[in-house]
Amino acid sequence: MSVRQSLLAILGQGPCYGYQLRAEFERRTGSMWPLNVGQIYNTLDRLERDGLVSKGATDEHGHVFYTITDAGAREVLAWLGSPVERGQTTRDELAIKLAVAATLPGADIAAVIGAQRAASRASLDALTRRPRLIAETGPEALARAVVIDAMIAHTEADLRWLDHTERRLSTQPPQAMTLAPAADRPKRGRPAKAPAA
Amino acid sequence: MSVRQSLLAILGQGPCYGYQLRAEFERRTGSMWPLNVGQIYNTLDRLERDGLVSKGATDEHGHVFYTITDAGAREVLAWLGSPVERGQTTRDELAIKLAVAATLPGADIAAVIGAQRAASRASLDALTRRPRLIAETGPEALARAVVIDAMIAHTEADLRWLDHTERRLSTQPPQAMTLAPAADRPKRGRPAKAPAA
DNA sequence: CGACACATGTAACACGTTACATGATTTG
DNA sequence: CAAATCATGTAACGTGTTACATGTGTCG
Repeated sequence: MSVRQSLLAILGQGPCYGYQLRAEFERRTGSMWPLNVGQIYNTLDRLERDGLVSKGATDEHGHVFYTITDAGAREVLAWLGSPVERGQTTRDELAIKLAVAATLPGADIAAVIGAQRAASRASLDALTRRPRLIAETGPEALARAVVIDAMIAHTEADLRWLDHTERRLSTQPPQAMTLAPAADRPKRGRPAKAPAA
Repeated sequence: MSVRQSLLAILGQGPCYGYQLRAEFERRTGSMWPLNVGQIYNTLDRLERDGLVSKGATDEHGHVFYTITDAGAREVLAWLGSPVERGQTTRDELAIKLAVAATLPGADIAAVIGAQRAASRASLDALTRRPRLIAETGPEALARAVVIDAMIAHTEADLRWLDHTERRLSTQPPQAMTLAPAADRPKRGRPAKAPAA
């Protein structure tokens, strides 16, 4: 939802046309995530469908301006006022992968962790090296710094978690899970309540 | 892609039917992310369409078993061998939100950060408190511990980043970005190259 | 019997992403 | 003129997610 909400928030500052929105989005996020232009028009259509923006008249230059509606402005306020929920809702791709891989008898968990660590370290290196190369000042540099900090923080978290998990898996037995035997699930209907121990 | 790949990897251990796959997935991920049953059949259809699994015969109990194909097994190996790429490709919802919010003149950035910090702290609390309450042993407990560790690590990373960003924003002026003035973009065609300084 | 869980499946939708078509305009 | 860029839009697809329909078998 971040693209959708971001575009809506930008429109909260005043009417914009498609190409302009892309430029504004990239400027404000430090140009770290390029945004395909097509997605802008796509998203604008959906925002209009939901009554959050309205398609305005065409400029003398042919620019099609969109304007935020009252409902849209309310939506922006709600977005800014409510936190991003992570964890319960959002699935962590890496955590799922490692958790599943750890249960596969055929898989070499150490190799998986090793490959991931190498990749994460490389990312971290690139992240910490890049910012100093370019002379940065001004508002766009600030946005980029904030975003890069987030990437660094999460990559470091990944690395720490990889180490921790590797230790944990070597301490506790890998306990490769096999498929539950067919004898345990022959029924189709309501299962028998487990007998008291 | 994590659900799709996980189901495929589980099928790599032997033929399974839909409901069983859900149980296996939840068992292996510590039951942290409930998986709607409908999505299983959905995903199985797509995997079959892509030639990674094949729909087998029906059981005596009416269970429809799916079997991984050679191409599917190769896919699993490729998945396990290649790292999860974060950063360049994946958009960070929270980072985008804060970066954009920081450029909105009307928004109270301190309030946004404050609300997020409170929510993240609450998540962290719930995460660190929960595991000790339940007596945990066995293979499923290990999976859950690994996943919870990942959540903790990322939540801590978020909190550190929030602090860091708050400091950075109070040091450097917020520099609220206004929309680029219309005078700067009247042309439709190829823009004039910026004159040398 | 009624409630509940097991089990399969369908249909729709959400957001994100990309490829493509089309045209205007300016630079070299 | 040709290439590049600005600009709008369409169409398709990907995964994930949910709601719903349908039926079976078991437990109380």
